[in-house]
Amino acid sequence: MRYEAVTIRDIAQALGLSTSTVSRALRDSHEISTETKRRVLEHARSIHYQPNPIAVSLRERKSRSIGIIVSEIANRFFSEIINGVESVAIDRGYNVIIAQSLESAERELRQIQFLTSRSIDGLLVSVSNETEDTTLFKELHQKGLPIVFFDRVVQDIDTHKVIVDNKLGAYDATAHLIRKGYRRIALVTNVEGLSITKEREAGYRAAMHKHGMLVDDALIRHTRPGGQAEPEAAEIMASLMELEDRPDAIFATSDRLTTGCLRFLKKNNIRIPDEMALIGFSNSEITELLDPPLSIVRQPAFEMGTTAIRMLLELIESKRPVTQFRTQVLAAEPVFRESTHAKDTERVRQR
Amino acid sequence: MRYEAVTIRDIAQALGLSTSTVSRALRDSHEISTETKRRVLEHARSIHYQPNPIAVSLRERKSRSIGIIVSEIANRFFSEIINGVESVAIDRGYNVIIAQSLESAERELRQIQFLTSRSIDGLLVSVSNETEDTTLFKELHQKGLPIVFFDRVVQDIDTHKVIVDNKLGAYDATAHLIRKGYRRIALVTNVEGLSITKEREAGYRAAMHKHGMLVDDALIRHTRPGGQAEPEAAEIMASLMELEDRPDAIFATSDRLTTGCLRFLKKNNIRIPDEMALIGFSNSEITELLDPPLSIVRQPAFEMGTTAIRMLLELIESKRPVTQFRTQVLAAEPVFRESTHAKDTERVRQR
DNA sequence: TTTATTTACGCAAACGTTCCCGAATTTAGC
DNA sequence: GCTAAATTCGGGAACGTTTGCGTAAATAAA
Repeated sequence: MRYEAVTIRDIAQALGLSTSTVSRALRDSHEISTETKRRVLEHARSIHYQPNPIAVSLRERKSRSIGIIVSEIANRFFSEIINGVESVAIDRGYNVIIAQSLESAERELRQIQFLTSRSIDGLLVSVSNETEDTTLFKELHQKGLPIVFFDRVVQDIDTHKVIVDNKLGAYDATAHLIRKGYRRIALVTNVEGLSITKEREAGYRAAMHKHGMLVDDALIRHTRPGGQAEPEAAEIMASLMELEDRPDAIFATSDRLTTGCLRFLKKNNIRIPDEMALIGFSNSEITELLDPPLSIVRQPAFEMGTTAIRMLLELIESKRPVTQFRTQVLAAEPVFRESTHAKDTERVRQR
Repeated sequence: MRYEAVTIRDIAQALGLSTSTVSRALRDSHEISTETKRRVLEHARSIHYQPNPIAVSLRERKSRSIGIIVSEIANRFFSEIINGVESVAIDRGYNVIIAQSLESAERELRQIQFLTSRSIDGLLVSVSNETEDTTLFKELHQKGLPIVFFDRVVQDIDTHKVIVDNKLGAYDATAHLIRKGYRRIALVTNVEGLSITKEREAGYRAAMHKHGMLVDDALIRHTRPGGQAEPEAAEIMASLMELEDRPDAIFATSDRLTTGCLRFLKKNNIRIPDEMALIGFSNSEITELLDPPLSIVRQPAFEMGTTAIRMLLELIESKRPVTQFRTQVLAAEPVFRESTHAKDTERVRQR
């Protein structure tokens, strides 16, 4: 802060010491007598001395700030993650600079460049659904910038990663639908290239196979790169409804897609779950208050944030270059509610 | 970034110039010949020169980063605000450091201290519902730190502020309930000391008076400082239900309170709006999908963020001390849906 | 031609720290 | 008693910029 005048030199002059002595005293160096330490500490406190972090950063060549880029802040899943990140960062004396890509590869690039130009010590990233070119990340990683990926990871960069068990989460959701009597289960999912998409689709397929059902590719729909999830979900739903052999259940694989599907169904007066069941990935805190209460698979977002930042700090504060990387997998938690209640026919059978 | 070695001196040496010349060339000073400027720019680009923002900050005595503190990031209202803030900040070359108070005065203090110790150029603040002591803000303000308050402002600090027209928003909501035939309207509102609380309560009272209704103070309930909104809303609701003369409508004045009330009503199978109407401040994007679709008053959060940061940058970048401050008032937008449909008796009358 | 002015650049200090060296003083070893 | 080692401190460079001031060369004015 520019109004803050008091420096280490002020202390030195006041006490008739040199700046180096004061600096050492403040840092509790062993080569300063306890007496001078006491005097320095006391005087520092009395004049409200605050070390200038910028000077320290320049000298130490690290900024004690990390960057995080997500697709969108105003999304409960990501804001919970940020929440987690921020909670441990502040305790460790780091501040976090947040950026959002808004699902635009170009904007992502600009934001990353901005972040790196601001001398961050490390980077937390969940890629946009539009990014195909990951060379920038690779370059940064090679140059030695600590990076950890979370949620949407890029496969071929070897660094720490933290994800949820997307395959299992998707498996659980799909298997649940099957158990409840649904047979034509549509998968409304993210952009094809995304890691989470592949994993969730794999879970869906595994559940179908496991239960002896064959997968109709006409029921698997991806959104377009860079697109807005909500309108795309509506588009997809509309086209699914035009199918001769309509699906009887929808499994949506993201927050926005889930609400997009729900919005479509309600707008078109399609009864849930009688005409169409619905389950989706979501971290909204009010899914149980929806009409009908929505079955979801919830991701441990806060925990994802804390583990991601811990991994990053581990990288940053390691004395020697880290070469052993790990991928931490968190469990997703399915919550079943009315939107996937047993099918009529099934309900009878289950009595 | 510590792996980034290329400095202004590298350019100077490569071209046989002094660092001052290079610096001036890069900043397009008039006292450098166009020829050397061209050479410098070209070479700088070729070796991917990136100015070190920390060195610049140290020299210029400003960090080009601003702090923002809100009660909670994972709250749509605030995340939209941050969204707005961040969108203009990045364009102006600033980065924003986010902190959350979690409605704790003590945590707020710590976070502010952390932010200011990180050499921020300015501060955006919406106070926690627990803060009574505002001396820290006053001190910072007096020392010359540019501050702008938004949403929850502190009245007796003279600086830029941006708020929504809380009184009118609350007036509209209350008047709407009255028009729809509700007579015993309870106000479930925030902590008493908060600016937004006072304003919203004033709007409620104004609407009641305007329509010739008298205000029953038993129906006006405040949450406790530092408390969790959701459980408190449930508590309040429970006590309201025990009243002999129950309310027939609820007006909740925050996101969390609104969903808290809704959750309570649903859990206790109280039909909305027949037994109890509900309207509340909310920025959730899925209130129309709730059961029943919820009447809300929505705040222009994104816009609030952009105007707040613009005001702050105005303060920061002003050459001379600003002494004329203004309070910008944005309009809240009421959206009426089924949760406040006309009362049975009224429905008949309205035919 | 001489003097004044402009142009184009370099030197060096400064921003607030940290830390490598060296040095003075005290303590320990014998 | 003297030397060796420890203790305690200061000088000053460095981190990467920006900028006030000085100055040589080029140009304009006389």
